[in-house]
Amino acid sequence: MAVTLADVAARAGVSSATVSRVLNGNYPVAGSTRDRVQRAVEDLDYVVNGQARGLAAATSDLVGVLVNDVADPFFGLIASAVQAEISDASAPGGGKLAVVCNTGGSPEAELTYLTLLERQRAAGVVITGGAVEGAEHSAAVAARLARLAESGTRIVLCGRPPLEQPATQIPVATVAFDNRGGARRLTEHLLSLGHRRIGYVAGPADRTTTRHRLEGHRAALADHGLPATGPAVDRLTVHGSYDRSSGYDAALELLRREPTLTAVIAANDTVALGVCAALRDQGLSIPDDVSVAGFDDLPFSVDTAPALTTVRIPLQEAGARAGRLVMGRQTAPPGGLATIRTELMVRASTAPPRAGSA
Amino acid sequence: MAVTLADVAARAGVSSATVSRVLNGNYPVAGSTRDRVQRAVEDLDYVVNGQARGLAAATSDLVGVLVNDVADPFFGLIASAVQAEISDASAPGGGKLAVVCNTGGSPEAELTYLTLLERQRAAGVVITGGAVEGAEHSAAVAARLARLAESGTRIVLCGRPPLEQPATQIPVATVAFDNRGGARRLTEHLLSLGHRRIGYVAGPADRTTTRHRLEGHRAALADHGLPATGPAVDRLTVHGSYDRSSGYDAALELLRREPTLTAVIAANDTVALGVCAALRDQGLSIPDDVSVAGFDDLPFSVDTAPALTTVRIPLQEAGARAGRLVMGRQTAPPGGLATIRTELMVRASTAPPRAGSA
DNA sequence: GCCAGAGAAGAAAGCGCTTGCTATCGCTTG
DNA sequence: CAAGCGATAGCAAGCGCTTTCTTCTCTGGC
Repeated sequence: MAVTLADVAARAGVSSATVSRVLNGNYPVAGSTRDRVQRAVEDLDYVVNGQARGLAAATSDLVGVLVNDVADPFFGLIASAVQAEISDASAPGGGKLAVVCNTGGSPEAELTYLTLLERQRAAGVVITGGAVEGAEHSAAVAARLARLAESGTRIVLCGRPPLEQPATQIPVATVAFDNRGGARRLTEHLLSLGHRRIGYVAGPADRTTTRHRLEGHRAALADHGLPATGPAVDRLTVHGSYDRSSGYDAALELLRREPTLTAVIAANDTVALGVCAALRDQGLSIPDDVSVAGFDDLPFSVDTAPALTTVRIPLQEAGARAGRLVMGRQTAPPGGLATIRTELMVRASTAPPRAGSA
Repeated sequence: MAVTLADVAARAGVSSATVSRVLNGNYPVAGSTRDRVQRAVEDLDYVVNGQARGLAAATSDLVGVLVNDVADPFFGLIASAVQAEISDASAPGGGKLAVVCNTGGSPEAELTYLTLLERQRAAGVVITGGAVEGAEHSAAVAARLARLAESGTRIVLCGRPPLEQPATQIPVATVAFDNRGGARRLTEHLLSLGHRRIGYVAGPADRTTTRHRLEGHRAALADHGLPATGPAVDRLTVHGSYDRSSGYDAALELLRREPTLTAVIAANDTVALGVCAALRDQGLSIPDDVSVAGFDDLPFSVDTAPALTTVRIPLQEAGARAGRLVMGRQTAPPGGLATIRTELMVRASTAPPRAGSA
């Protein structure tokens, strides 16, 4: 059987209450006693029982991190930063463990995990990635979050828009990305290069992230006096999931619909990779025949050939901030919303369209 | 205050023992009673307290996953697969939570996390990535693992060599990668293309993975009657960390030492990316001037230009297997060691050396 | 020289759940 | 008809820790 507090107490010749106090350092204990207890702890290789402690003190060492997929560097980077922040034992309340939950973007999985985390009485929850749009789901999530918040779990949204109005009673801090602004600047970049027929490979249709990026794109089009709605622009928009093959397929589809397009914007860098592969397979050269741009600026984007023009989101920074917020180590800005700026990274995959094709 | 078992019991008009039994389904309960209890649970939105349950039943819903860095797709992919496997609620014992711990490759962090996991009485621990070589550290890890194993925590090593002899008493399942064989086949590939001056950018010097890959490489050299030890081959070997910039620097260093080299093997795909960038910056073309090969076959490797020749490790598969093992859903092979084969993926980044340079 | 009070340690009551054991009830058996 | 038994449900003892309330022991002040 494992060594218990009582064992340590017996060996040190004190009561278990005293051992507990030495361990937690939240109550005066005479120096000599403390030393004796500490020696006993070491001799016995004692490790506290986190469950028992949690039960008695109504605390927890767990912080949940909900992501669509840890294998995707986008989420991996955020998760990594959150993890680094909360596990830092030298910081107040530090030494927490990150429970990474892959939701796969499924609303049901999201709810299931929130329940599991509630069950563990998690100290905090960081929810990353765009939300699925839909009143029922939003309400269900809000309800769960309300329960969690009420039981003292700190909640942070990272890269997801804040909760909607009725739910705003819930104390939730949000670290949002400026997807709209980023997309807008990206499209402006292409427009200013002279592109007019720009394909857009969007993400899954029901995601907030997808919508925001698309809105930014269309806002830029409108600014330039181009049609931003209607069949003409719908024709140049294809939805898909956030993976490479989806980008590949979408590029072929766009090419079928509009063989003369001169640029393609992808939902994210991974999708852009697929787009590039498809274009190359069609004998088109990037950026001479078609410019391609991504989103996120994942680490590999600088190493593709040509290097990918994209919109940088400081994921690391955002994750670290979310981590600090969930630890209560930093207070949320007024309104609870911090928007992280995005930055256009112009690289070699975009260039002016061929003279003849404008 | 949160709803407790007693609240549910009161509402259903039964004792809390009965509620517990309904919830766990491990004891006969009359149908009518069960229904009544279930209704009460729903009415009250009851969620069990995992800590209390864990304490009373001496169980846990947590499985630790130690990785060097979740942000690295290599680990992200493994973690993702493990997570998927253990959280599957439909499988026996399923619905566990993955606690992802970033060790950053530091032995101390590794030990710290193992203690934290012991504290939580984790149901299992999956340790991924190569181990740091060194008797003291190995012993310390073995000691911790012994304690964990003794307290019923299932332990699985994934992509890490099995524990050494004295420690083999500890019941540990290992899912190892055939790094040696993979490296050997990769080098053979280059040799058979006609390369003779092959640079090798190795990983951190004290890692088992680094050593095994290097051994495979040198075994292939020896097979072809080339020197496999000594200053000549040491000159063509540079150590670095597992990141892109390290590959970049190493490539420059190799070029300085041996300007006429015709091929470079990198510690992994990420490093290979850096190598490619450095070569390109030096005005060298891949594979015409220099062939480059990586290791791991991460998803992006197929999208670099030229596509990277590399050694595929089925990380997903390995992670899933580790997940099943740690859940006790699959029994370890005799000897506790399963070796995952690696596969040479020949792509466009390797080609015969230029006629003149052989 | 005595009492108040600070300081340190202990006793014990939970925290919310599981589970071995006991109690009850309605039947089947000999 | 009594004993026996299977099927349910409840009692209560923990699981290992925290924390409130007490107790005990010195000091210092007058």
